[in-house]
Amino acid sequence: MEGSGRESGNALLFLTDEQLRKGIEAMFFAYRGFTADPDRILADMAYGRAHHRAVHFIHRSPGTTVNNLLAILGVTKQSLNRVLRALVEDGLVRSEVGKRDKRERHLHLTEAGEALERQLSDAQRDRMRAAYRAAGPEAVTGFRQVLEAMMDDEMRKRYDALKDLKG
Amino acid sequence: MEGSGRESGNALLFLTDEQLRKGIEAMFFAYRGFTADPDRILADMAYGRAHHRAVHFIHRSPGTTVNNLLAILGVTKQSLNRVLRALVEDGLVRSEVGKRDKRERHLHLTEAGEALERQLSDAQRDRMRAAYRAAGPEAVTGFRQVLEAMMDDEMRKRYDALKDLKG
DNA sequence: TTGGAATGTCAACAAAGCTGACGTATTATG
DNA sequence: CATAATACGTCAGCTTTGTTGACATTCCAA
Repeated sequence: MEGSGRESGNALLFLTDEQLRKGIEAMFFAYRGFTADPDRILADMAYGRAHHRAVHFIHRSPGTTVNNLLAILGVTKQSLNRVLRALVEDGLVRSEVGKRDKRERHLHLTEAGEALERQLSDAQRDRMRAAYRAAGPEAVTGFRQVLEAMMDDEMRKRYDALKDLKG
Repeated sequence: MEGSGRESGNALLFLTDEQLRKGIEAMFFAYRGFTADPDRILADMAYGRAHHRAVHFIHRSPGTTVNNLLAILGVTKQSLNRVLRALVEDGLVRSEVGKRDKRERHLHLTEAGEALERQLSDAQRDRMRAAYRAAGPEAVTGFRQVLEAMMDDEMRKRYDALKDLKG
């Protein structure tokens, strides 16, 4: 932008409003791409993005409780319950009463659930892989740094907690 | 997965399924942060994220037509119309008949509309700025590269078209 | 034994997307 | 000039995914 003249010559050119706006728009358009492939797959079934998220995080943390999942997804239990009920009824998710605390329900994917998870995350990973490959390893590091800095503290906690599981 | 050993030792460590999964989760949690501040502001009004997007892109491309906005946002005209009608009724957006082609409506923000846009994008930019500052200029370059590589071709066209306006 | 936590469920509602159908200007085209 | 296509608006109805509020059940722990 010609308006970069306002900041040109100093080392903070990447913090101009123009640069920030571009980042905002990049985020908007990229997120659409990010969800596009799973959305296409899910459209054929009776499922939506909410089911994808549940399946993803149950796969990620097998045996997680409903409450834990609630916190990660940031929705109400009523909203999640509707999704989980459908997944359990359709035999994609297994909900078993906790052994130590029988009030808790521990969630696992069934074989069918794992198959759906694989189908969805394969599609999403393919795009991510292509983007990573196109941008290169240094760009990927930067990408992750900015995203992590963009999270709320609460979300970063969830994100880090997940990272510690297997990462 | 412990299987990161599968790729360890070569230069493509950033393309392991683990790395990709982390990227996917980072994207998920970061997008929540990305929208959190405007959402909080909008919650007090009778508006939602859809109104924010409309206001953003009208501000970005003053005089844009309904059809153009439709293509950028990727929603149906019925869906956008509901949003635009509210914004026009509330005096935030001005819709004027085209001079060359009288079928078209050219959209502009009113003073009040600009004020709202500023309020929303200030909040969003503050977070983006903090993230950029924390991550540094090189990370920002990588961030943008990965995001752009993640877009659909169609979206990248829209994104680039916007970039050309003032960029 | 009693209070609170975890869970499930019912009802009602809202935001924001969708399809399909139709109307009305206006412009483009054969 | 007649007709087709375009741009826009609108009505009706539906879906997904979120929200509150209320209430029941189960069960751990003090």
